[in-house]
Amino acid sequence: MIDESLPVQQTSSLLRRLSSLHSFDDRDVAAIHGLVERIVNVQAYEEILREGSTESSVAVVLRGLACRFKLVSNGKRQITGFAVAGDICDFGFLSSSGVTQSVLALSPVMVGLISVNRLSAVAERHPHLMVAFLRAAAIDQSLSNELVISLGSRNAVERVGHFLCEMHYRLGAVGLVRGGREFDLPLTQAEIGEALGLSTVHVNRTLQTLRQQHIISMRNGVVSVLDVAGLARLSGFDAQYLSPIVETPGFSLGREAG
Amino acid sequence: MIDESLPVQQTSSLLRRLSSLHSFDDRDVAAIHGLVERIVNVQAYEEILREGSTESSVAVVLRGLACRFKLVSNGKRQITGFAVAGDICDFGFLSSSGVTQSVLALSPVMVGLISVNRLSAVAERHPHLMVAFLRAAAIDQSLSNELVISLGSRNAVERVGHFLCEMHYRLGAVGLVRGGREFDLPLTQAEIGEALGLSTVHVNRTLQTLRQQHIISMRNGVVSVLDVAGLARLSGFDAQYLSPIVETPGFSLGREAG
DNA sequence: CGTAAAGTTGAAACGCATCAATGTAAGTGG
DNA sequence: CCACTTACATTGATGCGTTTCAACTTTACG
Repeated sequence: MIDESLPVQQTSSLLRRLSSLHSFDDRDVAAIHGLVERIVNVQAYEEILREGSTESSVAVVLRGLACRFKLVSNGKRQITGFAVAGDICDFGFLSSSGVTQSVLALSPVMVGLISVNRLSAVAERHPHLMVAFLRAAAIDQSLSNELVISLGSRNAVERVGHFLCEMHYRLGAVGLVRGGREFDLPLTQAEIGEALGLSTVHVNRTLQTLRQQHIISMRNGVVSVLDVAGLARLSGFDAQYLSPIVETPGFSLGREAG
Repeated sequence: MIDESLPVQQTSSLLRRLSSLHSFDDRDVAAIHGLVERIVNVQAYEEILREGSTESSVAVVLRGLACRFKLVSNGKRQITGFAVAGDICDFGFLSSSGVTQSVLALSPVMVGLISVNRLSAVAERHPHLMVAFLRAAAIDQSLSNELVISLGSRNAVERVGHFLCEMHYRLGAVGLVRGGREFDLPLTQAEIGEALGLSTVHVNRTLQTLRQQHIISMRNGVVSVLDVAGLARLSGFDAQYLSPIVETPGFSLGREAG
């Protein structure tokens, strides 16, 4: 890792993401701008967090793509999730437990570091922010569940299609989709396979199928979804799990509710 | 659902579970005892929570076995996790979002209901309790991740073996394993298949394999793990993801840290 | 240009799904 | 108490989706 100068306005993706989870007043927004204390630029294939480490900072992806993974005893590596701009790498800090998975940069990644102490202090004075973080954690859980569904109940075409829909949606939420269809996805087919439980060869063939049907195009790490509705239909994608659901007469952590 | 008389000392599994996540003083314990306001007995195959509902109560399994699941567009049903005695059915309440999955009783289940308002009030005065709940949520996340790993990277024998190891461990943690090896698991082979992404027939053959090797026995919903170490080895089971890891200089939500 | 990394293709094998039948045990009603 | 029913477990045959292996092609890049 290479240390950088202090935060510029590079934390906008964090603000954008949190804003999609809760509405904030000006003081909240100011607090969010001050959250990131340090920015670190990580090269592709460098580790951002290592399993078991007891970090005292929360890592946020500000730019680039990262993944969580775990090495399995049979020698394979399973990718359990991705973090795009605006995403927290690991929510372990919420329960003051250590990091349970390693996080790897898949492209050059700009990481924002927030000290845990600082964050708890700020969250104390800004309950809205706390709610937004908890919602982000809840969505993280939903992402895992949806991956379980893919791996357990969907075939290769559905898995790949669903994955692309999800990325399309998530990147769109932070303004990284051009013209409503095109976005960068710096992943090799092997890496897609490690996430979706498919061999590299089969990912390749599956992508070809989707291309032949003019549903997507994908070259050089650039995906273009030619038929958004078609892709969603064919993969059973329903974005609901990605957005905070209806407000409930809610649970509150400080002085007020969501 | 059939409403029951007020809580007896049937909430002990909840206390037992939370105690494994954080140490409590007497006042905390008293608070935990007063947490469950209502007990409801649910028959096997009745729904405990329905997807999309905006419950104002948190549901805890006090006795029996339940599962979370989602219906997939291709007609299948994917079980995404199980809740045993002491487990919270759904952590959606933490982010004041609705319930994102349905929860189904797989055996007669005694459900404890805690009103969300009550819980936030109690958590406010008992930060230890809050930490324990957040840790339970973190373990819930770990369970999902481990299921992703099973579905993505393990073959049938490993999946079933790993699943049995996990249940053995989780039930052991709340005192439901007899003689260190035997426990009730009121699941059909079809249901195991729905959780592990295998057909019923293949679950059957996989269990036979494990029986032939004298690693387990399983009849009438009673599992006996004859070779605990062997089962863990063969399935790559490592209990770490089930227990709160090292304390970190932690994140605090109220006045003090973990 | 030359080399390495990623993508593509074909052939063969395998794990697991599917279908369909049979077995077994535990109710249920006459 | 026995015939009937229902739910679940078991078994065999067959086929598909996916993996594996190995070669080959293309692209990126110094």
